[in-house]
Amino acid sequence: MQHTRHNNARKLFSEIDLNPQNYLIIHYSCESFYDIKDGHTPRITSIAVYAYATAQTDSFSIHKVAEKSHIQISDIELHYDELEKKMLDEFFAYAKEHSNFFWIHWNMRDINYGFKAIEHRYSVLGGIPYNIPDEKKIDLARQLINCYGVGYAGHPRMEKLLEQNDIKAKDYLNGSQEAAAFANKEYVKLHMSTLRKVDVFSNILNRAINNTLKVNSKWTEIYGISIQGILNYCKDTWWIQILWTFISMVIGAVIGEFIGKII
DNA sequence: ACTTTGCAGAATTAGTCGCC
DNA sequence: GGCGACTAATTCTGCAAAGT
Repeated sequence: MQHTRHNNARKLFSEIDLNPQNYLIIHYSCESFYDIKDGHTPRITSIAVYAYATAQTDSFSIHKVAEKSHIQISDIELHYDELEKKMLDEFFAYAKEHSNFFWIHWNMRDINYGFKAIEHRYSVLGGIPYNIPDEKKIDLARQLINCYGVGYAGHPRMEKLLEQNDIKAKDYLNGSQEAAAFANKEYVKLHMSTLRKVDVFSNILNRAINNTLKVNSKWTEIYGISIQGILNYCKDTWWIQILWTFISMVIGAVIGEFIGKII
């Protein structure tokens, strides 16, 4: 039922609002999924982790590792395995340290793109990944669907949502642009985009929590067509509350008058 | 008494949609 | 475009009521 999905999502949002220090937002960038000829899984170029409470962002990226190892950006390709491994070493150490946090992500759910893909990449490079338990993962894209219904934004949802809400995301690249940036070895650009995305996710989450996110859904799509849904809608809508208070007063007065006449 | 019709619900198939 | 998860659409199934 839509109203239970909606309620659960709202419950989660207020939980995040109450304990922001328990939540991290993660996103990452990688090589294109389909430009790969030899069948290897897409290389990971950067990962960003944003602490929701403080907005402090930790990031792991191929070019930063290269810089530390005194490797030129133009030579990254030659040392890719080694650099990617080092970056993921850092990331998984970080993940282990933050094992009691909840990880908010955007559609990072399968072997193609997601935690599983990062873990897989790390194993390929000879690492032993730390598995973040599934119950610690929160898919924001899905939670927004639960909260507002499937039609809350056009496709692709993130981009449309930014347009709808007048969020100007500097340095934001969409998927294919990121893929192109990888091909052109523009790792810094990729990293900036990834950093921007976690920032944007936080912004959107914040608006969802405050109920100020602009969405396309009608109230029936948000609350669901059911008695419970309608009741919830009324409960959450200030003017219905005021109207209801007013009507109650009038009814009360009329009944009072009526009883007064009888007695 | 047997066949046809209608229809709801189940089951299967087809289509769509993210993430880069 | 790959992969997996959903959803929408279509077909199938089973059963009761109506028709012959």
